[in-house]
Amino acid sequence: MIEITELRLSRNVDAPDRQSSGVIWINADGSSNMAQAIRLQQASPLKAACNQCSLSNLCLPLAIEENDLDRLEDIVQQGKIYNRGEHIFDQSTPVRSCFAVKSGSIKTSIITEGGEEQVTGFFMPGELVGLDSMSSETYACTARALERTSVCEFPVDKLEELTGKLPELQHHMYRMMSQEIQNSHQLAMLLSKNTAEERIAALLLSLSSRFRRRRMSATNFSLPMARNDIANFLGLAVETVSRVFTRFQNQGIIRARGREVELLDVDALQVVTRDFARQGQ
Amino acid sequence: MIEITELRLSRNVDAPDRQSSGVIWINADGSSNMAQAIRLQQASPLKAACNQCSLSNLCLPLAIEENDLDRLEDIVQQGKIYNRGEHIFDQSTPVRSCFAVKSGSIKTSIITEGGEEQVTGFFMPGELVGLDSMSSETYACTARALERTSVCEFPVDKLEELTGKLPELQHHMYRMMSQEIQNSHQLAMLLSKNTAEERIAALLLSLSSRFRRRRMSATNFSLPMARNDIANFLGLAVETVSRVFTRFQNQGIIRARGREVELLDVDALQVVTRDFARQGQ
DNA sequence: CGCAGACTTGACCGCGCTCAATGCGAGTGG
DNA sequence: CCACTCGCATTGAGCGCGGTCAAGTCTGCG
Repeated sequence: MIEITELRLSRNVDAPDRQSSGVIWINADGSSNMAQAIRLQQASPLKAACNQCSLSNLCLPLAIEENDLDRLEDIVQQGKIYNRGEHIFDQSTPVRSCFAVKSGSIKTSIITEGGEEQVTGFFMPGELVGLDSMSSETYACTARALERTSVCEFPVDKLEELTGKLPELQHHMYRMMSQEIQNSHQLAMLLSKNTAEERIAALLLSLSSRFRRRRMSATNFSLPMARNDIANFLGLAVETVSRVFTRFQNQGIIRARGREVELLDVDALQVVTRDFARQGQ
Repeated sequence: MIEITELRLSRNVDAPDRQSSGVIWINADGSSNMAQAIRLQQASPLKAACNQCSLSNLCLPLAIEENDLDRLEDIVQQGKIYNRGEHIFDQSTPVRSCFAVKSGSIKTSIITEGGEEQVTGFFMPGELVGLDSMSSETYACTARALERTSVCEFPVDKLEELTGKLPELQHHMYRMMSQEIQNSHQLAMLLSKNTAEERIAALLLSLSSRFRRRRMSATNFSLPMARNDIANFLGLAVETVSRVFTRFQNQGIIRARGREVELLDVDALQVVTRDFARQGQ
C-alpha cells in the first residue's frame, strides 16, 4: 500500500532546532548565545558537531556508527545561513556539494530555456538537497531559501570518498536517492491523474506528516511557501489553489489565514486523496 | 540549456544486439548459434561476458577498468529472457536485483490502492531498471516486458559491495541515479505545464535520440509500447494520443501506421516542445 | 474466417486556465 | 498617525483543452 503523504524526500527530521537556527537569542540573564558560538568556531574552525545536532538521528549521521561520526564531521561545513530568496546553488553551475537543511526551508526549481520555472521540491529541516545533481557536472536545478535558512554543506567528492569507506553510509545514500526517485514518481502521478483538490490535499498531508516528524504540530503549522510556489509545484494556477483552499475551508476541512493553516479534519483530506482510487475497485 | 529529449534514463545504449538478443538464428551453412551458446554456458555456467557485450560501452562496464571487469562479471546473471507481458519484478516484493536491458524493452509502473496504473518509465537496451528501488526493502514499481526481452541481473547486495570497492563504479551509480531523478523531474514538468501535443512531441524526440544512440534510425522506428501506455505515461487519454498522432500526420510532421513511426520534420517537433517556452522571453 | 483487442474518429461537456478586478497586510515615508 | 505602495491572496466571468462516452475501423491471431 502506497502512502501519498510523502511528496518530498522521506529522509526525516526531528526536534526543535533552536540552537541550530542561526538566530541569536538573548537569555534571561542578559547573555546571548553569540559569544559561545564564536568561541566554538574559534576552537574548531570548520569542525562540525553532528553528534550534538538535534537532527542527527534522521540526517546523514543516522547511518553512521558512533566512532565513525568524526569522519563525517571532518568533511561537513556547518551552519551557513541564507536569507529569504537567496540562492544556495544555481542550475548549470558546477556541482560542489549537497546540502542538509538545519532550519528554515528550501525550494528547488528548474528554469527552462524560455524562463519558465518549475518547482521540483520543498525541503524541510533534516532533508537533503541536491541529490538530483549527485556526481553530475552541473546542478540540475536551483535551490533558494524560502525563509531564513541554515544548512550543512557536504562536498560531493569527499562524500563519495567517504561512502566508499563506510558501507552503511553508502547504503543510506542509495536509499535516499531511490526515495527521491520514488517521490518524484509520486509527484508525476499526482500531476497526471489527480484533480486540483486531490493534489492540494496530498500536499497538505505531506507537509503535515513532515511537521509531525519534527515533533511539531501536525495539524497546526504555517506554510513556508507562497501560494504561487504551491501552484507551480502542483501544476495549477494560483487562482485554483486559492479557490480550493476556500472550498476546503467552507467544508470545514481546514482553516487557513494566509500561510497559517489548521487541519480540522485529516480523515476528510485522506478521503479526498483516495477518492480517485475508489472507483478502481 | 536543458534538452527535453531525455524523458527516460540517459544511460545509453549502443549497437545492434543480435548476438545478445537471446534469439537462435540459423546461418547460411545450416549451423546455428545454439551449439556455441551451450558450449559457452557449460564452460562457465553463470559467468557473463560483459567484455564481449555490444552494450558494454554504455552499460555498467563503461565505468570499470578493463582488469576489474571480471569482478562485475562475477556478480551478474546474464541473458534471462522474458516474453511479452511477463513481469521482471513486482511492486512490494522484496528487492533482489536491478536489471540492465540487453534487448527488447521494459515498462515500469506503479499500481495504486485502487488498482489504477501509472506508467513511470520505458527502458530500452543498455538502460538500467530498478534504480528507484535500490537499497529499499521492496520494489517501488512493477517491471513488465513490452516485447520479448533479455536482461542482465545485478543482485543489489553484491552490487553495493562492489561499488564500495570500485570508486568509479560507485560514481557511475550515483550519476545514473541522479539522472533518474532529473528525468523524473523533467517528466513532472512535462505533465504539469505542457499541452498534449507538447508531451507527445517530447516523447517522440526522446525515443528518437535513444534509437540513435543504438545506431539505429532516429527517424524511422517502431514504438515498443501501445497507445495506452503512451497515454498513461503522459497523463493523457488514449483518444487524445490518437488525435494528436493524426494531427501531426496531417501537418506532415510525422507518418504513423500503427506502431511504425517516421519522423518527417524533426525541427517542427522541437518547435512544438519549445512552443510554450517562447512566450517566456 | 471470426473474434478480441488495439486504434481511430466524432459529439459533448466540465475542470481548471485566463483575464481582470478587488481585498488585504506589511513596510515606508511624510 | 494616516496615506500610499507593493506584493500577495482572493473572487468572479468566460472559455478552451482534453476527458468521457459511444461508434466505428483496423489488425493480428487462433
